Amino acid sequence: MAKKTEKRRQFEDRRQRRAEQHRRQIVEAAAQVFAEKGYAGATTKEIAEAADMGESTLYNYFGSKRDILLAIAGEIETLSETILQEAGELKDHNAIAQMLVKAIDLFEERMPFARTLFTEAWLDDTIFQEFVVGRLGGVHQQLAAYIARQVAAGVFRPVDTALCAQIALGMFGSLVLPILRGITPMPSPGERQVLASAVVDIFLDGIRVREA
Amino acid sequence: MAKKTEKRRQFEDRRQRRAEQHRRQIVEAAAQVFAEKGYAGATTKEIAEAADMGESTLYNYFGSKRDILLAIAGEIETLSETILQEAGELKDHNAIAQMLVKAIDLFEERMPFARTLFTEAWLDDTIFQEFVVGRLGGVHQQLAAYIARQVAAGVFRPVDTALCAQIALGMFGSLVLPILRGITPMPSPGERQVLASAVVDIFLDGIRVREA
Amino acid sequence: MAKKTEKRRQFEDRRQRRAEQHRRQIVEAAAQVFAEKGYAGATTKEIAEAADMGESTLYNYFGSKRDILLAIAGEIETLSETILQEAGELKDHNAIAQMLVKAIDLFEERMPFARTLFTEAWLDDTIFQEFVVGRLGGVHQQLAAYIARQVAAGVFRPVDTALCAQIALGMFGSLVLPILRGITPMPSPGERQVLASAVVDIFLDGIRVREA
Amino acid sequence: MAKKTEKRRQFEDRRQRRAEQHRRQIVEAAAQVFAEKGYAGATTKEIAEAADMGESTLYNYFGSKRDILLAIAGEIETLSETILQEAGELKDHNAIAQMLVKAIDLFEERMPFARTLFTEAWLDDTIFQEFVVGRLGGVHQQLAAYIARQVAAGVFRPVDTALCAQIALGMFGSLVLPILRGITPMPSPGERQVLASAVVDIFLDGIRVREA
DNA sequence: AATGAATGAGATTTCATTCAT
DNA sequence: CATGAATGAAATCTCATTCAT
Repeated sequence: MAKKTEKRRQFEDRRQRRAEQHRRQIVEAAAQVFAEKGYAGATTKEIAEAADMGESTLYNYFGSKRDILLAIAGEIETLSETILQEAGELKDHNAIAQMLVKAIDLFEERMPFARTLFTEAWLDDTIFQEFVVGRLGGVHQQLAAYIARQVAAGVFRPVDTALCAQIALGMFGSLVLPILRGITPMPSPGERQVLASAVVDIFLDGIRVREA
Repeated sequence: MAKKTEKRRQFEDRRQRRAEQHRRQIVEAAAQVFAEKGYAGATTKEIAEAADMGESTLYNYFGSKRDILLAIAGEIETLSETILQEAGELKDHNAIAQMLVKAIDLFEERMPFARTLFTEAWLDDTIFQEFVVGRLGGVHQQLAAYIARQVAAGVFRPVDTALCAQIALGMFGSLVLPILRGITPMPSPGERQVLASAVVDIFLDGIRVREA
Repeated sequence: MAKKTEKRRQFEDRRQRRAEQHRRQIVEAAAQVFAEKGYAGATTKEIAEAADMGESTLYNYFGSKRDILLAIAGEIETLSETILQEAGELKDHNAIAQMLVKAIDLFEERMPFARTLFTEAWLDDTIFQEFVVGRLGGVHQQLAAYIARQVAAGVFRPVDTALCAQIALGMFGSLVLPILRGITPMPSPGERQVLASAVVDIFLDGIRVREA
Repeated sequence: MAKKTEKRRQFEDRRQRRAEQHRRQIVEAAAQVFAEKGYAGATTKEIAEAADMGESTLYNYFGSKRDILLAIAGEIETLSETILQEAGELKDHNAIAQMLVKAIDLFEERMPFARTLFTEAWLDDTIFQEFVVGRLGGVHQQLAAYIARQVAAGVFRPVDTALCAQIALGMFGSLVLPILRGITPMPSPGERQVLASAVVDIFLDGIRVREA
């Protein structure tokens, strides 16, 4: 009897693992398709084909096409949380640049997810509120707080910290968006260093020559 | 006989004016709808309703839904061209800030067009190539050229001019995108000055306190 | 100009008549199909075929399959209202029988509607409440009131008037339902007289021989 | 060896009992669900849930959804047969009323079965022929025969016996259908007596006051 | 025997586009 | 030129049934 139970448990485990794997397969495939055509422009047929399963099988794992989108949106959590954790101290130029590089890495790693999210957050208020404001908002706040601390410490000039954080995000966006959109080819690790460095450089010291 | 021709010409003129007016009505309405729901998510019915005409009437002016989108995309010409013309000399901080303010004004003025374009260029390669690369690319080049000149003149530090122009666009984007998306309420003229000034300030001198 | 307006009006009139005609065509066809297969068992494809039009055309006239069912249900109004109007005085045996005959006629005339309604009211609470209780309930009340008056007048024995009306409806049902279901072939006018007479006879005097 | 066979037989017995029990569970659950939503409107999923087993398990006991319906239909046998057996002599008013009460009891007991059958027989010809005509037809015939005997005995007036039996069934229906449909709450045993009595009363003596 | 998962067939509904007036 | 109506094609989703374990 114990043996039987044992077998049964193994069996159920395997089944569950396979189910989980299929879920991932769907989410991954959908992210790919949504990234290319957008949510409204993508069809469940395409998603099913990309996930290599029957169209109706999707509905064993998700209640609707929209639920798949939301599952994708959920994955962004990892992204922003990881960035925030990495953000640790940010003591000097170099530390900040390293964080940027890691952020770029993360975006690359979850590229179709990120691309889908950016597209749909642009149109869909639920996604925008729940995921972009909720997640990216955290990054913005942390950034603003960091700037405020530096201002207090006399390291940064007195500035509108929120606006400044916003601008910093825009600078980061100027690096990442062309990659997401596929304009710029994926930069090599070395190139990422250069990109990040340049951004930090301008952010900290500006482009103008200092007058002596 | 001449009289008749004259009448005919007047008649045709009026007709043509009316036709042109209807085209605008459609494009304007479609921009509005596309901005809200995206191209794929919008229906011709909605466009027709927004343009206050029958659905099938659209097809007297445009061959397909997509043609309407392309017509919208065409309007971006005005935008980028106007910006480029405004861009004149850009001698000092203030001149640059003025240009930014004007650019924000332009975006506001053509808001639904700009929002639609940003959304669809993100997905649609034709639009991206033809309109964004074609038009916005001009701005980027002009910007890079300007930076290069300033570097040559010893005003700006020696930098990767293309990357620097890209970053500058990102900074501008950080101002404009939240407005387009409707996150930030439309800033008043005074606020635009402040925003533009802050961006130029950071771009030129950075955020860091200069050590004496 | 007046002429033009005139023409236009004729045109619109014709159009509207055709639209109304198509609506009827759909409702009629749907009643037929629903009567045969029931609402859930019928498909919009079948309805469209029976109405001799494209499946999607249905949706120019009704928002959903269910809306068609409700439109059918709405038609029952005529039925019950007409019966109530006919019900006038009901002085004697003969008058009552005449009313029954007319009711049978009405059911025959709107056969698929009635059949559909009976089927769906049996399952669907909305239809049951709104149409059967609402309409047929009126008939029941009127009947009960009539019986009460006759009891007061000493013509009928003292009975539970509501129950009695219910039983009377059941007796009528025993005539009509087999016809609706298609068990009994449609009775000829002469047969209807006989049927109605028999029912009234039993209702008034019972089946038992009167003991002198 | 004999022992082994013995054990085996016990084992198989138990198995068979369990199987039979599962069959009942399914039929019972399906009757419940069909009664509420109708055959076409019910899903195998709902049936399985109501029967507290996996959807696919149903197919170990029945070849198809329709087979379950037919099994339900088969149960009506019991119903009509029991009624016929009860019907015995029917000597007087009271005996007839007692039979009606028992019939109501039976319908109540097998309510979901009866409700399902009435609904589907209305649409499905197989069920109608095989079960309603076959079973209920027997009741009708027996009833007609009884009436014929009473007419011959001079107890009942000379009437169309078939039509009279049909009307009698309609009267019974007027009691039972509202209960099946859930309009009237289930009547208490005492109320059933009253209902049955009233029906028999009208059937035998009519509603009209006898003129002396 | 029991069941979670897979799926083909098909249902309802939507929508861009065409047609007839 | 304007438009109500018609519709083919396709999209999302459902469901009875089969399969693999």
